[in-house]
Amino acid sequence: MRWSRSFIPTLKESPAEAEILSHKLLLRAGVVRRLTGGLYTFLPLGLRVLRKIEGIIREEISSVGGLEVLMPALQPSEIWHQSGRYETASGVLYKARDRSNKEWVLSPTAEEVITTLAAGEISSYRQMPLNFFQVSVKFRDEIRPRFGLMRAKEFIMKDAYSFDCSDEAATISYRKMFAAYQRIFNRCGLINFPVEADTGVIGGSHSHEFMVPAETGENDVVYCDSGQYAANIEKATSAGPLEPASKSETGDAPEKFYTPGVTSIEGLRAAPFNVSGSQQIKTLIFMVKPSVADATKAVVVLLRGDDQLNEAKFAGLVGSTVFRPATGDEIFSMLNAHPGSLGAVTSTLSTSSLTLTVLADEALRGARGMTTGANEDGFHLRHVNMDRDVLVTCWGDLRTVKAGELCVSTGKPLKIQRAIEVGHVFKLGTKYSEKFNARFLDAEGKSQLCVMGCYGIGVTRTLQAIIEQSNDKDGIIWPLAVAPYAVCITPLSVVPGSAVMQTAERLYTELTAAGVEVMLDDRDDRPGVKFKDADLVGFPIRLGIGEKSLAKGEVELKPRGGVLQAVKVEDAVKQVLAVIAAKTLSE
RNA sequence: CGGGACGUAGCUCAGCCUGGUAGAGCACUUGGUUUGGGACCAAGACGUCGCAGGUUCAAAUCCUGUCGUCCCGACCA
Repeated sequence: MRWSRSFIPTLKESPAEAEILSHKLLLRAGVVRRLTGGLYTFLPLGLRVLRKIEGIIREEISSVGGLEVLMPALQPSEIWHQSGRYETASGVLYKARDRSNKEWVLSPTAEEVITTLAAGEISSYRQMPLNFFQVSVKFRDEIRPRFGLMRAKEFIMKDAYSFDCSDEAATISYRKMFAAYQRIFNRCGLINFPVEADTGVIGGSHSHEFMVPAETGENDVVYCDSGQYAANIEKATSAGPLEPASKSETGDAPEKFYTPGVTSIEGLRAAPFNVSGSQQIKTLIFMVKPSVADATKAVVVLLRGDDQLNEAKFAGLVGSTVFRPATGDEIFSMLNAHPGSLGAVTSTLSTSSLTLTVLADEALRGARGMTTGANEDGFHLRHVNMDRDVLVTCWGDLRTVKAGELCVSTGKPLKIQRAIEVGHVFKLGTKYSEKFNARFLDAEGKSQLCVMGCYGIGVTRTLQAIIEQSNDKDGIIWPLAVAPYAVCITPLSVVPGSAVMQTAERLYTELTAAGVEVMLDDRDDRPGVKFKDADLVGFPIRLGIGEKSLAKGEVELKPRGGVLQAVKVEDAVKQVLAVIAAKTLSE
């Protein structure tokens, strides 16, 4: 490709719409342009990179038996009602009506469609294992699209679905996909690692997310340096708080004391009270809708004062993602006190509030000598013993792990790292097979449910994650495997027929013939402009051709981010191929 | 959905407080000089100042509403 014939609108300055580096580089390097918030046009360079990533995905998923299909993005809302996700996923669903007022859904993912297909087509255990995948546009009504392609309303996703005749077989499918994912992200040149992920209300047995460490990521990952443990913070557990629960036993009954205006953990920690966070019980009230049919009910959550609620764990424990903090009015009508003065000590509860569901975090188990709200504004209680004074409906892990806490398996301190989620593998079980009656006859002639897995990769997000991880002050540094072109030939003068241009043309022809993708910068611009653009766009290799070096029979070979090296003209193709071979190995 | 900021040329922004003929840099067009890391000179083209009301002799500027964008939070199979 000749630069003058392509369309690469580079920018010197970053548009104001971009906040993070990778987003700025996407725009400055002419990879994408925004149509509106969360919607982007891929320009020629961007599309080439996208196709490279898709190609890697296709190869690796196919190599573990994946069969590519293409499903409709426009889906009848009935199947979403059938799966129950019309309700549970309604927040992210784009819905539309046609001329006869029938409702449609723009697909954020395709479990409903693929399971409908499987229910109709799979009838025997002999047909499995089966693994279907597609690479297609997905839609999500994001509350707040941001960071360019990272969180968009419309994006490209590879989604795959496996069907097996037993749980054991499904685990094998899962492991194959897990391994394929590792190869995919490694080939994309990404530093990445799998972490245990929250299975949420689906409650599947296995789920891993593939994470790319980056400060601009939207996930927190908890990990142990030993490499033996890594989990999304929504799922992560530890050996517990570093400071153990207070067990100081005075034998005293709970005692009310005056705390005017104190409505926070901090307030009690300060003088004159001096109650440490670990000696306090934090009381939160949530309004939970357990399922579509059920009424909303209040749930009390108890945590240690120095802990934060982990909402994903809470959702798992109550079995619903439909919940919200109770309002001040709702709380007052239940407990006769306002947030900041709440507690679950039985003696402070009215008859009606005694029936409230109380969930308590394990870190509070056996805690004594605690302080909590008295359900009376301006008062707290001290000498509270959990086992004696609080009626707990259910104990569970509800706290968010903090950096420095000890790893359950190794005993070493855990660390926390921000990361971008680029892939997710999920053992689904029979959730969808049940809803869509996807059954088969086993070897004994018995009807069984297909055991499913689902597997996603955010292709467009992966593209941006690569930029986020691979750049310098001059621009993008594309890993060879995904680069729009491997080589950029930069003749310093473009006078037709000149030795410089003739050499450039010859090398272009020879490299292309050797199977190398080449961009020839034939623009009549000053060298500085062309160097800056080549660096910004991020071609892995630049071949500079100028009069001075050509007089010595040389051209300049410069790997992006590497050292410039003079090579003989006649060796140039061979040298470029050698650099490509070396890069292919090291990436 | 709550809080905050911002909408002026393709891009980055000034002008607004204190109302009075629409600005700069970059990019673009033409000519010339340049030519090894985002050149220089000259000439030129490019705007319903987000939109709609209102106040006023007069609104980019003041007021109200509205739409959009960005940030923080909430939310997020």
